[in-house]
Amino acid sequence: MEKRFDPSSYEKKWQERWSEGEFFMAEAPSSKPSFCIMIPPPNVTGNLHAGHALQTTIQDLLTRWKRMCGYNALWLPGTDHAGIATQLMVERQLIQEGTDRQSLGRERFLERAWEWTRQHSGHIRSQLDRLGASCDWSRERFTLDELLSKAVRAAFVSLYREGLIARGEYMVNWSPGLETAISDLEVEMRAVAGKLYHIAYPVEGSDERIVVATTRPETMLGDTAVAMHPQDDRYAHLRGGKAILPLVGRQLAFITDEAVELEFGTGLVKVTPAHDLTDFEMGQRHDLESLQVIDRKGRMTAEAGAEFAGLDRFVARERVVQMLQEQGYLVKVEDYAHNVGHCQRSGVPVEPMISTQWFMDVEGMAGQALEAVASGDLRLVPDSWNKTWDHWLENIRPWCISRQLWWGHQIPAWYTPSGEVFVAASREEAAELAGTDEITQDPDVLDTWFSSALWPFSTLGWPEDSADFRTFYPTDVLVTGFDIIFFWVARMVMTGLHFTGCTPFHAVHLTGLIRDADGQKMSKTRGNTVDPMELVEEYGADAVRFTLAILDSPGRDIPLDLDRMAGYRSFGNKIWNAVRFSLSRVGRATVQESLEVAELAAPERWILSRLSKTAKEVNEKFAEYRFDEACQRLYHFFWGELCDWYIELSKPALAGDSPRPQVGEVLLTVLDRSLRLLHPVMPYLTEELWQRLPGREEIHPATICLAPYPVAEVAWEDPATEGRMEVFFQIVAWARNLRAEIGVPPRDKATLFLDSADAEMLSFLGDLEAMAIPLLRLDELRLESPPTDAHSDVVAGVAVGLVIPEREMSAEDRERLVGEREKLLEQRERTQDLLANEAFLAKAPDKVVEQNRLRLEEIRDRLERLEAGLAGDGPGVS
RNA sequence: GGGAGGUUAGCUCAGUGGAAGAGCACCUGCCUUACACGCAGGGGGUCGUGGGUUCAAAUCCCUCACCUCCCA
Repeated sequence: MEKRFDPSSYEKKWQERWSEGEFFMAEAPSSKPSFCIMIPPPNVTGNLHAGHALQTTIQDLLTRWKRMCGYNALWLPGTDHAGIATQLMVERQLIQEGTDRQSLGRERFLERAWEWTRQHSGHIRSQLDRLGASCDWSRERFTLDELLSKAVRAAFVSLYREGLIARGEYMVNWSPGLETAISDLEVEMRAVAGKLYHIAYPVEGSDERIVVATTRPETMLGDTAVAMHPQDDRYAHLRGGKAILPLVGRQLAFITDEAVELEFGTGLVKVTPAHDLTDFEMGQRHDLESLQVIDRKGRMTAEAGAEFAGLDRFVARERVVQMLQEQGYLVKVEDYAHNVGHCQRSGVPVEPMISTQWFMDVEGMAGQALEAVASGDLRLVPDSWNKTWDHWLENIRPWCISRQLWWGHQIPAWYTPSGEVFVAASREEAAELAGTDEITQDPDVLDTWFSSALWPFSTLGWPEDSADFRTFYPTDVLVTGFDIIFFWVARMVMTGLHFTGCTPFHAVHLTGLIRDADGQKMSKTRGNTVDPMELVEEYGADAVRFTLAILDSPGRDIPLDLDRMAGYRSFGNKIWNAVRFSLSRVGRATVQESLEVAELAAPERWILSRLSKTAKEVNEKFAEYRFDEACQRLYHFFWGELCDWYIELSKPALAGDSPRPQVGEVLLTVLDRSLRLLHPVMPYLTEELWQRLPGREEIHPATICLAPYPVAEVAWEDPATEGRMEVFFQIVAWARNLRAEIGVPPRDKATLFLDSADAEMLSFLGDLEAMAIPLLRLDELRLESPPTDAHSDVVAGVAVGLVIPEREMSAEDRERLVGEREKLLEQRERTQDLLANEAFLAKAPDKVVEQNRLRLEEIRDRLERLEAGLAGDGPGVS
């Protein structure tokens, strides 16, 4: 076996073999229970980032675990067409070529977009493959596939016919950057250091001037009223009168409306129904005229007046302010920090605008989604998200689902020349409904998230009653970042409940955000992003996966620490060498399916007992989505118990110095199960090493991917042996510590004395003689009371003594012992006080009282030895 | 303004009522033929502040401070 541990020497090999085989293909139908995860589809033309690597790791871990547990496991991969993102990329390409989408035309633009998509479509797969993702690629899906498009049309038509989707003229969030409407979720509030302009409006037929305050003076050009709160007595005299709009001269009625805040500015506000949501609603209540003064590109319209028409809205603002100033209407300007909605994608301030769009009424579905979490049908992990979930769904508003884009699912609505609308799954059907062939399809496309919302079932063939749908739906768990809990998760739950009558998954594991080592958010602008493929290159996929999994503690962001990743690569090296060593020493031994523990010596019984408990715990932790704790346990078991203790203890037996029954068999069997336990997290390394274990082909499938996942072996659990071995380990630690503290050169041999009133314990320790001697570099082990010239102490009830020839107690030794005595005295006092406390004796559980009694006893024993050592001339006590 | 989370060893984080843990970093000694991506040993924390409940609090309750994020 190669001495060098080098992940690159085997990771690609297994990646290729796995993809040749059909290990990851799920069956439908199947006699086995199903387990299904739908990948959150990455953007088809995108790149995997660190967050994807985390989610991929978790999803693959779960899928591999369940597959090994005997489930018909499906992890369905796929990509999203990502309407805006992809369209922007193609448009950028066109601009470089000196053209644009308008001059290309819709059809040719879409051809280009498909070409672009095809060019990139293999990229995501190759990255997932490299991470070891065990997806079923025979079921790969793309949101614009015909299969999914059919589902999108079916869902749209159904919702339309139920009256839950409708077209209407409302105020929407308009992105002048993208020139499309966007949903509330795509608006990002940003703190802006703006100004508050106080503007005087003359009152008609009076010398009085009222003052209104606004952060957006350019919208005054579209004002059609002035509003006050109905209980505001300050302006009662103005009711029924009119104000005159400066610069324009239009008459503005005074209206009263509850929406006006008494405390804001003077209490009088300008009303611009076409460019502010509150004003729009007031406009509807009071039947106000609505004047659109800003267009789709964010420029002033002709309605704004000849002086402003065509100006950018921010240029117009300066101009309006300047003119107000010149004409004496500007009362004052204050600095004003406020939040302004920005288009998440383009970064441009959103322009509230009245426009005709398709809206989906989600209130009823939101109620069902609320109920699903409240009743426990759907579990959010961690459940600290429940409140956020409730709050959002309780305040949900209609979802604007139409986008003025070309790349996406074109809305399945057709119009007759007279403007009548027919919604149908196909043009033919629409024509039939319309009774004419002269129909044109709505040019808009659906919000990308509309098709994503159907992902868990559209990918399985819904609305057809397919074998896949019957086998895998509802799916089991969704693994995704909390940042898309509303964009995606809530909407999948809503549509799932609506169309399929159940939540599309039973649990949602929400991962934290990957941050850099300093805890900073990763972003392209900061330049601190990490390319997971580079990490894989440097550390190996297994180390990347192990690091991400062990750092994934619930509800917390993950600072990606590369030192730590290097540490887990070392763990791979450790595993490699443990197997290499074992294979070179076990002779003809083979992996066993089961072992009869009664015939085994203590170290074998101990490691098998520990293995059983580890298997039990790892299964439990996986089931609880505590991947961090599961990995912690695996790491500690393999390194801290198997390597540090068991392999060391088995060396004398393997060398034939002190044979024990079935040492090789036990070692190989423990390795077999350990590798299987580790496989979901470290698939490559475990497969590579597992293949080399002699005898495993007799009892297992050809790949570790399909081998059974280890569970607890109750017959192997042996608490008594574990307890005694623990005493032995403590004694070894005591002796090692002593040797190191007093600086005994490693070559110097010593004699260990052990004595105990517990005869069984003593004989147990005596049986470990052959192991204690090399571990502690002893001349001999003697089961008798330590002589006076020994360094002695009491460890776990056993009197221990170490005699190191030709050494006298130095000043440092004495000093150390005095320090030790101080500590013991302090502890004795504390424990004595506690045991003298009647309330404690009365109320604390017996177990705790007993624990403290034993503690006190041991402290006294140790003090006694220590005092004796300090008093005598010998090496003393430690 | 509303909500969520955080504050534990130099760093990044586990730990939810009974004497403070991990990885990395650090110090000391070791190339003990599986592994220097290693072995052994060690130092290091009044568990943010103030109060309360309890025989017993990092852990439960309240106050305050600071940090992060989400929503309006």
